[in-house]
Amino acid sequence: MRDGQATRRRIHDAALELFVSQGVTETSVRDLAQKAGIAEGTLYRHYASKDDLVADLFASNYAAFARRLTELDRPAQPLRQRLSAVVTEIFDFHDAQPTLFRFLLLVQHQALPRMVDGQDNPVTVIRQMIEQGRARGEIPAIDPALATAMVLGLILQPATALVYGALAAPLSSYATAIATACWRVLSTTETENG
Amino acid sequence: MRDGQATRRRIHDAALELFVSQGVTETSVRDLAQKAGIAEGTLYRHYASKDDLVADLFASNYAAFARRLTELDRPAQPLRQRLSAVVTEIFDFHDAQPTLFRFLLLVQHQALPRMVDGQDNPVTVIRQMIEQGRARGEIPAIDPALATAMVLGLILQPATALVYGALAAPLSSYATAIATACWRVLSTTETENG
Amino acid sequence: MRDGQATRRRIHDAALELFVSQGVTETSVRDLAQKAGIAEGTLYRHYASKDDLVADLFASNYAAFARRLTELDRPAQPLRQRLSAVVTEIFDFHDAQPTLFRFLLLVQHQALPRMVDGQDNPVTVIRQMIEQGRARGEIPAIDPALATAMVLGLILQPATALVYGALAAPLSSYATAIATACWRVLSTTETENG
Amino acid sequence: MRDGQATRRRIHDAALELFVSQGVTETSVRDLAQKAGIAEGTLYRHYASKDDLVADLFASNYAAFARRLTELDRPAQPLRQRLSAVVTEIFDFHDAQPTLFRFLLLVQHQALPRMVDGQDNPVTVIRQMIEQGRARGEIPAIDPALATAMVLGLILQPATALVYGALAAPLSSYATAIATACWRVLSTTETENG
DNA sequence: TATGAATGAGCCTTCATTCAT
DNA sequence: CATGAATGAAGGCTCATTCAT
Repeated sequence: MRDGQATRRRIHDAALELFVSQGVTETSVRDLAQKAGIAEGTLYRHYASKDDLVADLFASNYAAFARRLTELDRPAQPLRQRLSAVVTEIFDFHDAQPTLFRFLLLVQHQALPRMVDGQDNPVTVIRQMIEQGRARGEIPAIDPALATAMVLGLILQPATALVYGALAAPLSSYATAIATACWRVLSTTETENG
Repeated sequence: MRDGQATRRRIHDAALELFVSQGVTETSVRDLAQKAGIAEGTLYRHYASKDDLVADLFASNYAAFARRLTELDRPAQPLRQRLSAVVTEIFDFHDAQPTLFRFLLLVQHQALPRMVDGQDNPVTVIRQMIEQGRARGEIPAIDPALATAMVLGLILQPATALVYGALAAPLSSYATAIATACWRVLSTTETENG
Repeated sequence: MRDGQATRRRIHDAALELFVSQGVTETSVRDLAQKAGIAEGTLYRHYASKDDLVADLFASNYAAFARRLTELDRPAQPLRQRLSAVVTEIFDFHDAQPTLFRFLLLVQHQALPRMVDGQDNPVTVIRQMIEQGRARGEIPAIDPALATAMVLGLILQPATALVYGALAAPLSSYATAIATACWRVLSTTETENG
Repeated sequence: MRDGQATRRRIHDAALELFVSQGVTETSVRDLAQKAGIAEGTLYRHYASKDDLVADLFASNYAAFARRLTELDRPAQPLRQRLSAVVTEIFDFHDAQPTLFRFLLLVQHQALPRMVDGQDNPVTVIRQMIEQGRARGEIPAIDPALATAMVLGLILQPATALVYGALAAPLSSYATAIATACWRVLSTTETENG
């Protein structure tokens, strides 16, 4: 008998790897078992179903990541610093666990609607940060949803570019440039460019 | 007996709709046939396989879109205007054919590697635009790959936000704001913010 | 392409045969397909599931049999004749389609609760016959439920005995003896034997 | 560490309960272990296999019951009394251990063929009783196999009716009525009813 | 060209059984 | 003796694809 915890970790790792590289639906339980070095039936002693494996993988890691983001945030600081810290944290997370990062990105659209709409959501963290900055007058009036989307785009698209080889690793080497870009986008009203 | 061309169009439309709403793998040929109002076998009269349908759907539309982007671009104009035109064109395309737009976004990562790395690529169009602007001294020194990724993020993430209801349609109403943001990001070096 | 109706009949026949000889759960879809000379997937073009096959097999034949029993019954006749006719009909049915007969016997306990409690039920037919005979004073006072159970036992147990080789076929050769036994049981009160 | 004998009894009881309520094939070893409050592997410490459990459950109880029936029988008595005693014994057994009774009924068709065709068989006991009565001239000429089947039907069908709620418990309250019915069926030739 | 029944490989899952602890 | 994680064969079912009509 192998250590149960170790088996679970093997499944965890194999699943992230395969889900990211082939897609969730495209990865069969056979694939998973083979990669994890276990029998097919063994998976079901650790997860109720393949769907459950996906959901669990997402829920536990997504929430944990959001929590880290929240805990690290210092609301007392100026928005610019807070943005920098968030970008750095996200990029460090990416560089430390790129496969996990991509998995969360990959399944968030399918998995997110099923989760309770709680606080532990990275997107919400960013949006609230922006709204607070606006309330404090640190940035001019702006649609908070649009602002959030733009900041998110500035953060996530480089991560995607890295996957496809357009950008060189590590992602954290772009943190300063991107934090600056975020700040530029938020701190300037469009009208002043007319 | 239906007009062959019409049948093909029915398949085309049904496929986009289903692929976008359920995913490609998650959509069966049976689903496709039902939605298109044809028999399962009929699909194979028009496409060699389901994969071929996906590839054809992507290749024809992606290339056509890239071509429109290229043709519309006026290299003689200043970068800022060219960027605005591109953003407007992309957003207009999105608003005119949102399902097609989302399909291209959805499958580009799977389908792109299989295509010949030709010119007809929207991403390449944007990158070359940026490189030309840099060569002409319109913007400060910047990693063109990073710049491309950031501009892409500013354009695509709002489109995604709209899908999930975070942003109100039409996307084109955000064109000015986003074009401005792109320009801000490109026209400012990070060093000047130290 | 084989005639669809013929395929359905092949499945029907193979299913009865295997279900009766091995049991329903013990018969796999693979077994069914092999015996019917079709592919596994083909079964699902004719029945939604294995369960559906069982339910359909039961429902259609059980109701049809009950209807024949009902139609053949002549309420104007004396109970003794009616009983004889029922026994004869049941035994003729058994001899004509022994496998179907045994299948109905086999699954009735699982399948019956799921059916609407309508009129088309052989057991109900017999019970009502007995209750009418009692109401007309043809037989002495008796618990109708007990009487029905006893008559049923006299009819079905010989059928079972035949399956196990204890009794020689055809079952119809015992019709007179058993009809007589039914009548004896019904027409005599227990008190008169004290 | 539990007392081995007690564990065996727990398995025994859980198995009867589940086999009767869900069927043998439909009951998994996991179900068994859960209901018995033991680990799955523990079952194999007491029985070689699930099949062995079923066989053992049947063989020991079936033989024991047949033995009680045999021992209780008084061949010197008239058939009518002997029949009454058998019916009473069977019904008392049913009322005392209804689950066991139903289990024996349930699996007898599958289990019986595998047993050595010995003496310890309730059906054989009844048949020999009838054959002896006939040999002594207590009842008119009759096919002993048919007679056995009819008596069996009169006994078992009411038991079945009770399971499905058609008859009220206890079964022993019907013993006299059914013993009388058995006697009526055996003691009357069909010809006398012409 | 269009049809849809037929195919059989492959999917996810459950099962009886084994064995290291 | 008891445990329960691990096994892998087998189960029911779905799928993309073929082909006779």
